[in-house]
Amino acid sequence: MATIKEVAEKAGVSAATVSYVLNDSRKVRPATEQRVLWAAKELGYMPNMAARNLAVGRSSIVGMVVPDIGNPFFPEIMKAFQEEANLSGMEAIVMDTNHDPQRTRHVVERLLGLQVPGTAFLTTQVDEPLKEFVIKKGMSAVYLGFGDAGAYISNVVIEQRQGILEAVNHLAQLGHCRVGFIGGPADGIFALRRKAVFLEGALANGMDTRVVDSDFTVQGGYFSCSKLLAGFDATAVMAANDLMAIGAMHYAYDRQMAVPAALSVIGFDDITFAQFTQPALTTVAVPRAEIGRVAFQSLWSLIHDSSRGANYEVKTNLVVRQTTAPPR
Amino acid sequence: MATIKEVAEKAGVSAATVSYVLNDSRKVRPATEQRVLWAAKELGYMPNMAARNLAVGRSSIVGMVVPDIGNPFFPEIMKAFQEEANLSGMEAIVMDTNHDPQRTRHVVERLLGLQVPGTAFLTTQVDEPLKEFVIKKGMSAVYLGFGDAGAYISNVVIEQRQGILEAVNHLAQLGHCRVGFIGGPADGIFALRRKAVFLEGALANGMDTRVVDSDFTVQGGYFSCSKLLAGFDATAVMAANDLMAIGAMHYAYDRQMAVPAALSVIGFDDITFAQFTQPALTTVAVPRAEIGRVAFQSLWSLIHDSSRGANYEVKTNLVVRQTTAPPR
DNA sequence: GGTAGAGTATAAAACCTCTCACCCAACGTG
DNA sequence: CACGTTGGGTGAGAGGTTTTATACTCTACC
Repeated sequence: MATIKEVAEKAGVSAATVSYVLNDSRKVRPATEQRVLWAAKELGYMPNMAARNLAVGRSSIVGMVVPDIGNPFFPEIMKAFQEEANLSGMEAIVMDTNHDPQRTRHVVERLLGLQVPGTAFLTTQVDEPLKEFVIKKGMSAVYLGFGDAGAYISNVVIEQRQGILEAVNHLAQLGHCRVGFIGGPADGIFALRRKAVFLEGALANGMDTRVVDSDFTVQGGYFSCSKLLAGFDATAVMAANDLMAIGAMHYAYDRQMAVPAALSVIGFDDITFAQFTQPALTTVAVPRAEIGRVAFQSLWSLIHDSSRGANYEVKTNLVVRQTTAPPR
Repeated sequence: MATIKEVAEKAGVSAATVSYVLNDSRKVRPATEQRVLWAAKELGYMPNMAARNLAVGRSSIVGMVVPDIGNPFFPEIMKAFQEEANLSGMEAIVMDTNHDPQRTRHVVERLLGLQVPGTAFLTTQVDEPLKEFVIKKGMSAVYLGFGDAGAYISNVVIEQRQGILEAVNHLAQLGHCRVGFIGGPADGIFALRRKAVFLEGALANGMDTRVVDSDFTVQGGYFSCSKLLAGFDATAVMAANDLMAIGAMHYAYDRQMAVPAALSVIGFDDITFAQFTQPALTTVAVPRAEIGRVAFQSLWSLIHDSSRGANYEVKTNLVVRQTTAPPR
């Protein structure tokens, strides 16, 4: 592999000059610049990132930590995040914690070893001590959640309210009065919020409700739906994520309850697959690509522009497909 | 961040010694070792990867390039690959080419800049010149495909034959005589192979067949299924991947053809979602986690053990769920 | 008692890039 | 004409780790 020195030699200049033109971190005479560029191309020169990172004291890689790569919620976020990073000349490395707080800590340490200047945490598995640790080590961070932006910390918060209220109102307009809700884990801050907003909306519409907490999986949705419907004659069910909504649809299918004729179903997230269920799932869309972009941009600005973090908000909205209809 | 020198000082030894104990690359007296370990822990020392990489001339990151992170085929592979890499003290960085050969080249160059010692190519977008380039730059590679293992090149090949033949025979046993096949893009080597094997199996079973090439998407499967069924009274359809099979199911649904009663459907890949369609999709499973593991291991052995590559084979098999039944 | 050799530890070079401090030439101004 | 300034370029140190060659300290044996 060609080094900067070889390029310098070929162009008849010093290594410093080559560095300056390649990063255009200083003015150089156009003629010189051309020679350098030519030499670099000729040699197929690629900067050695390890050396560069060592010199500048930080990596050009930013981190992203997710609880489970396999969860359909993340791919789009990852993709957008990466693209955005690449646009800024950086790389993104994503790490999977497997929902394990232990591994989360471990992952942070590895990221630190990599000298990443910042990372996006798309998991709620980050406890206070870990957050402390992160800031102490000088790593910028953006969290997916609500709250406390600060020095070297930003948040991208999902405004769930709007979408959920739209969903509830949609159900109300269709004429539903008894509607069930399948929530997420009782210790999940997102899940709790969704449930609360749902309840609020249902109350405002004078609906009769029943809630069952579950675990964000398809199987969980299935069983929770069965629990929900036992002795409660709901005409519609909303789930705190699409996976559980799909589970609910399965249950309805197995019980010969036509969706949406006998039971309306609404999900949350609008994962790619939501449009491919039969019938296609009505759900609250969260703008995942936007989350990815915003996450990177806020990270970037934390790293380069200002250490002062901010809260960024992304909106949700209902997308009506085919799993909702008036009750019989 | 603590450096190796600080650790050395605290432990009352030289930096070299610290390096030796941390990598146990040489014997040191147990007492010394203890002191070093203690000092390292005390200081929360993390090796600076940039410096290490610079010193050893290669990164501890391996690359993985995929055509589209969003494609449900990849997550499990990525996950297994990462886990395996972590087990060996390495990191994995995955890059998305967006199905663009241009970007594929670009991505390789970035990987080269990162000094990665090897990368796994899970895309068919790698043309000969690019392969040449990769080996010329001294980067080990493992490809997903069939063929030419060599110096610094391994392959993990998916033995598709078995699974597809099982699928066709399954259909034959159920009594199907007219079966359609929705293929992948006509220029895809995998797709071609799948089609060929299908045809071979169908012939062996004396089936009447009809084939339509498509594009591996749900929409493509939908339209191809409509084309397929126009004037050809198939009782079963096999698709070259699950996404298209799902598209076919949608078409059947829209046409009021019950699956599997009026039309049996078989997919290929066994993506996670295959078990969540209604009814659950019968499909040929390809062991994706195993692919990820094998890909990393072969890469590792290319990097550390021997430059001689090899071909690794993973098996496929039919998993029968609910979309197949005897024809009316 | 002297020396070979094993067992440990160290100093310093090397890896490649960035960037600060410095230098030189040419130009404009008083 | 002398001086200050600007534009354009260079030399060398710094960054943290690995690793080679070297040095030191015992022990054991002749």
